[in-house]
Amino acid sequence: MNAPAPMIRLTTQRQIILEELSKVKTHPTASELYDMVRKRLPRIGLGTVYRNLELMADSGVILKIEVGGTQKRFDATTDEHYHIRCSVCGKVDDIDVPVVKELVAQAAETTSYLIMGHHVEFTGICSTCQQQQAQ
Amino acid sequence: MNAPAPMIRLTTQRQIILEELSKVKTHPTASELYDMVRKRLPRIGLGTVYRNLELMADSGVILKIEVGGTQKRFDATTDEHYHIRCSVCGKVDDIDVPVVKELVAQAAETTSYLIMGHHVEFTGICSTCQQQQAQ
DNA sequence: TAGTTGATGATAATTATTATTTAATCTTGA
DNA sequence: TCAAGATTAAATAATAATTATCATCAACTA
Repeated sequence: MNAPAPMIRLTTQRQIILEELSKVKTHPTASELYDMVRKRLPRIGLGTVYRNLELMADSGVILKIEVGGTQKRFDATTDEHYHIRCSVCGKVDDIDVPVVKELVAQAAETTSYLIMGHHVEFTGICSTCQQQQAQ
Repeated sequence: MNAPAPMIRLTTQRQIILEELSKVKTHPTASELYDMVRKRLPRIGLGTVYRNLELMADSGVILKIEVGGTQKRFDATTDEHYHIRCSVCGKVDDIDVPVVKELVAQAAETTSYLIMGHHVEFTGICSTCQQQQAQ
């Protein structure tokens, strides 16, 4: 007797949420994603977006990135990489800086925490906001 | 004619908020700090704590650390250093890992953002939570 | 000392998220 | 195919964290 596999159904809503998230290189918040998905599924509820993002993050299909700013953001790419956040508009992008694996080892030496991982977040001003400030 | 210096008054509330924040090595949230400050100033308002933390962070007296987790946290130490957050209880501590200055240079090469800084956040389980889980 | 400005405390409003409820949809076995 | 049961969705309510508003009070200035 196997534990009754909880078996997650691939519903239209889930499929489209995942598709829309995979489309973009930035990392939308739940409500940004809600706006994107609504263009294809106008009757979807915001709760559905939240619930399914949370579900997919728990099962490892997507990444929940809790970086600076007040809102959680989501990422369809799950390999380890770093992010940069615009301090003006709050947008979050991937940044192509090699992951520094040694950091975790270094940290382990100086702390009583059991280390699970690390994340680097750069802050800066994106090109759009730079142009707007230059005016 | 100098621009009229906005002159920030050092009120009792501000003084005590800063004192309490400086006392601890962890990085309290606004409402944790509110509880601490209330022991000395029982009639202080939560809004005052929020307002002044924000003010002091803007003027560089303290550091606002917006890392993972839902709440903002504050730090009386403003020199550059990294943090570790317990994924069980949410507590945030300093961690004594040397700052990797090269990261900013590396990032600058691969992005169109104007880079302002970076921050490393480790996640792990603090010793208290480790013991509780072991039971 | 009167008037102006800035700060506080109380409270209301907002924002982001999570939980609950009800209804719809899918799955499976008779 | 149909009914029973499970899963999901949408709508809505509830909660948590933060920010805004505002009447009042205190501090500084002319």
